[in-house]
Amino acid sequence: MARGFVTAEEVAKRAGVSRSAVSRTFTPGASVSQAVRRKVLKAARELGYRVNRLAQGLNNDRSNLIGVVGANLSAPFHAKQLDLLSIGLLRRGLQCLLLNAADARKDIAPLIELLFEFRAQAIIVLSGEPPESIVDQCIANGVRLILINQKIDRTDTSMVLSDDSRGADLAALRLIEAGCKKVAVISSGSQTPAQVRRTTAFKKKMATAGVEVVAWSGGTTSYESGYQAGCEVLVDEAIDGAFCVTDLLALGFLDAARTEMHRRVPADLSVVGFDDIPQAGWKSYELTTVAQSFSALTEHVLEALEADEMETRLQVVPVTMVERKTARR
Amino acid sequence: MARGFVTAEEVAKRAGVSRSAVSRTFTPGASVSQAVRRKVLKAARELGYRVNRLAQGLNNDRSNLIGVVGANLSAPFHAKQLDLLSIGLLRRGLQCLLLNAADARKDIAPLIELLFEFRAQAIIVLSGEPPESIVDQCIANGVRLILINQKIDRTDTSMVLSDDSRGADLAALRLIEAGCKKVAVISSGSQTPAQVRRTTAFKKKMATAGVEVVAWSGGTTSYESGYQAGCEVLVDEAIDGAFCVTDLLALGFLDAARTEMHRRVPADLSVVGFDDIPQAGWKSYELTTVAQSFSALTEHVLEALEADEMETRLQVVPVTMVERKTARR
DNA sequence: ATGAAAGCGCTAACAC
DNA sequence: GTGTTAGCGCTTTCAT
Repeated sequence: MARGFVTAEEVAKRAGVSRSAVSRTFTPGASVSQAVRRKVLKAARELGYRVNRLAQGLNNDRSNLIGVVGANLSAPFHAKQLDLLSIGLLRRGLQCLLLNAADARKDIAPLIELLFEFRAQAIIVLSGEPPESIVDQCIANGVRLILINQKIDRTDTSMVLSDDSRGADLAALRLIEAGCKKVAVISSGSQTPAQVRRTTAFKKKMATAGVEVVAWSGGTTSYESGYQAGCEVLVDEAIDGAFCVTDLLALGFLDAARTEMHRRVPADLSVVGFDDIPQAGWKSYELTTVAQSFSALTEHVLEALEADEMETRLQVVPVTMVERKTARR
Repeated sequence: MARGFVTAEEVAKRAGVSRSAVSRTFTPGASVSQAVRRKVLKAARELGYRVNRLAQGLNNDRSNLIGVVGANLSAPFHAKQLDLLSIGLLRRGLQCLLLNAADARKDIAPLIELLFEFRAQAIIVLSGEPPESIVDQCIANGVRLILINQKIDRTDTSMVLSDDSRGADLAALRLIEAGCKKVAVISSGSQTPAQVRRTTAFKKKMATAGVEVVAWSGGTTSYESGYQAGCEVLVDEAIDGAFCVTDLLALGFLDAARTEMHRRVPADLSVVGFDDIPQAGWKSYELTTVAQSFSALTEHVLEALEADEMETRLQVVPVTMVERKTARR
């Protein structure tokens, strides 16, 4: 639909110079005289000329496009991540080609292949696990692959992830400190690698501490699932603590605990979450939670993007406990 | 960075056919014999060939790229909108080039110009108001411009927006029905057109009903601003109703009302919001609010995208009142 | 149905 | 410093 766009040739004609003079004028480190440059700029302005980046990318082999694939983009965690990421990319002069998978489990591979067709220079995966074959194709084609909060067993792709097991340990410690005797771990039915890591680390820590833990898992990673978890898990009156592997789950769980299951938090029940999404700080919740550093995560992703060596990069970002009001002191 | 990508020429060589045969094989309605097609497909598979859409777009003048510019993408409303939109685009075979403005007020024009350089076929503006000159350039270049919840006085661009004034009327009516005598309208300091429309329509309706209204406005469109509004506005004990022009504001306002200003909702105070973001339905809030139909909004945007005539399109999407528990019955 | 050739808008290597 | 020329990977007449 470029119909209507002015070409460099037209500008050249109008300015009375050659096609290349125009090109040079718009190429940062080129040699053009002030006189020519001025003429070109004038003509370009009058005609409303814009460099065609697609054509530009065609011969210097750099599309400037960074593919971002994700799913469930309206979930606070992903939304926040995408927000930061897209700003960061833009700031570095990179464009973000966003592909939103309706279903993270299955739709991710075709999306990455689509990104190949657009010659994305790198691909950032926000959620979903790319199959081996796709990873192979990435390295074969020289496309950098960066996985967020996803760990796969390869030395040829970048991964940046929060320290899930450390976070789970912190959560466990905190619940122990709150004096809990029987706790629940709540995760969603989607069982993403990150959730699995958190769950198992938590169980392990609790086991060594001799605290009984019951695991619940089901539904999607949503407020609703958390709510449902609360309703089901808390019929057991003995439960006095819960670790929800995601804040969204925690918020739903909290609401179920308070409104449906009549627990006082943190008097009867201590709850800790994971992520520290904006809503966790809202007055109605004030959730004690393990914070992922969105900005650090983003920073490392951008770094991995720019690193010139496609070296092995497994960046583990530290997490911190943010103390609010849902765990007993 | 296409370094490593296989070209059609290599496939042709391997398949023992001409370059054009390869092209035809990958062009939907072209005439190739089954024999050739098979050979090409085989060679392509073995080599890992992918059509280069950038080059493809170069000569048939269609990039397949749809520019999406927005800001504040982690806000629930925008996140939801973007989520739906990106899925819809993908489903229609269009790619989404996302540009996130750090500041909606000022950064939007350069982003649109950048989109020109990528030869975006259309540009969807999620937030922020594009200056006249930019709009002119869009039409000059044959780039369709679609504004969401933004109304500008032009006949050559598509706009799809929720029926803000009708929504404000509904809110007013509801507050009157709740028996409010003195109400507040809360908006953010950013004063987006949508917020202004809602505020003025609300005031007008209340005026004709003879209900006193005090307006508060400040900060960004956020939970925090809503909270602050609550703290400041509710020192006036006479206020027994509030219309927050955005759910995010409403949620903050509610929390301030309940925790800080000791109001019972809806007994002492009725609150109604606007948008119906997911959090409005959470148990801790159960906000009575005017719902925008995200899906209808998205649907119309996609339609506007595909309409072959770049006719005037001002699509006003109906809103509905969703009754929950923050307005007195 | 198929190959040769021209061209999409641009950049870069090469002369001058 | 500047114009000429040759591509970048693809599609599309135009012959055959």
